[in-house]
Amino acid sequence: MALRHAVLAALLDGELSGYQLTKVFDLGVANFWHAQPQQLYAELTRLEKDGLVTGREVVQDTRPTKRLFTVTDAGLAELDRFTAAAAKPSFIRDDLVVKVQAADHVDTETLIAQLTERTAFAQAKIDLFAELLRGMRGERTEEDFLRHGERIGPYLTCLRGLAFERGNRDWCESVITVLRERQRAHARH
Amino acid sequence: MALRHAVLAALLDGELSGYQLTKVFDLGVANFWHAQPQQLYAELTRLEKDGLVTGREVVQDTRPTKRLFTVTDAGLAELDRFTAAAAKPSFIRDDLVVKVQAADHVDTETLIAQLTERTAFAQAKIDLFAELLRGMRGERTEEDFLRHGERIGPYLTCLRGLAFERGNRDWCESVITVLRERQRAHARH
DNA sequence: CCGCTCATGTAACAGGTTACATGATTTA
DNA sequence: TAAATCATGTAACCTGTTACATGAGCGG
Repeated sequence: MALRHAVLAALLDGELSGYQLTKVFDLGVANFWHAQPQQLYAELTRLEKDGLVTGREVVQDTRPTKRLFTVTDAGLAELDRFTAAAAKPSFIRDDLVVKVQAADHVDTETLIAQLTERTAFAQAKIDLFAELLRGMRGERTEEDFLRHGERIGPYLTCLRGLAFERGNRDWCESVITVLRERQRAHARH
Repeated sequence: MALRHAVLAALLDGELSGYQLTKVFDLGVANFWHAQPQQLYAELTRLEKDGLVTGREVVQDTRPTKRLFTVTDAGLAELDRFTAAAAKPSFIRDDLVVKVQAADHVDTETLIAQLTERTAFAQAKIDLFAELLRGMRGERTEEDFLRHGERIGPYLTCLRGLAFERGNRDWCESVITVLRERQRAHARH
């Protein structure tokens, strides 16, 4: 049950509303976890019930009233317990990889189209992550920031996200190259 | 519902029993998907009911009777349909990354211990994947195998698995370095 | 005036994990 | 003789996704 811990970790940087959380965990941004809005609202309710976060209502004149959540001491203790517990190993679970596994039995053009799409998606995330990193370290060099910065957790996870998407992009590109070369070799017969 | 397609893709290389499938999708090996034995037995039953695979009983004198499954033409058609459909983007969903996100608020030694463990796990998978790749390409060079090999799907997915685990290992090592450096910097005050 | 953003949920369903269950044979 | 491997499942539970629902203000 790591979603709750992901939520706690996300709230460490300051109080957020459910809606703001959905942005952090959104498809396009998520650098360390991903979740549907519905999951987050439900989880926040549960976390508050369990006393791991507290919410305070903020009435806005122009926007609907929202509730901002903060991690409690009990929440921090729970994060500590979570950190000490054994982490489950992580696995690739990706439709696209399944498709490539079947590469020799499915239509090559279709597969290349999928790989091309994924390449673009990965590149977009690479650009986004690079920008986020620049924003976090500000004027400092990466080395300086990581040595003396006050809050480096999000920076480190963003680095993982960046490397992951680079891995996706590079792999997709090399698979496309291989498939194209085989196409040409096959056409010569 | 990609588990069924992962199973179909795994059966492309020849008929397998449920038990053999559990080995392919096992914790230690899984280079393109991961699943519990229970999921696989259930999925095979469903796939057979839907006519996407056929099973044949093989009575063994020394071992219990097993059922070997093969992909049917309907199964191949289903794989084609799956390949043409839009793939869901893949995300990192990893306990360890959540822990690093909270790095500034949890015990550093505990975190380093977790990262060290993961480094070793990743290295073990790197070695395993490298060996699997060597086995698949045999005497040929990688370039030659990818150009002229008969079945390259599993090789390509294994390459992705390898790159992923290298990413894990390198990231863990660099995070450990950063945390240690900050520890020393902090100790000087 | 249409679509987007802010803001929060419920309900049904699909997918994945854990626990429980059985039973034979081979290897250390 | 104890553990590992072969071989297959059921049942309960937890997690995650999709669909549906509401309602106000802002920008083009």
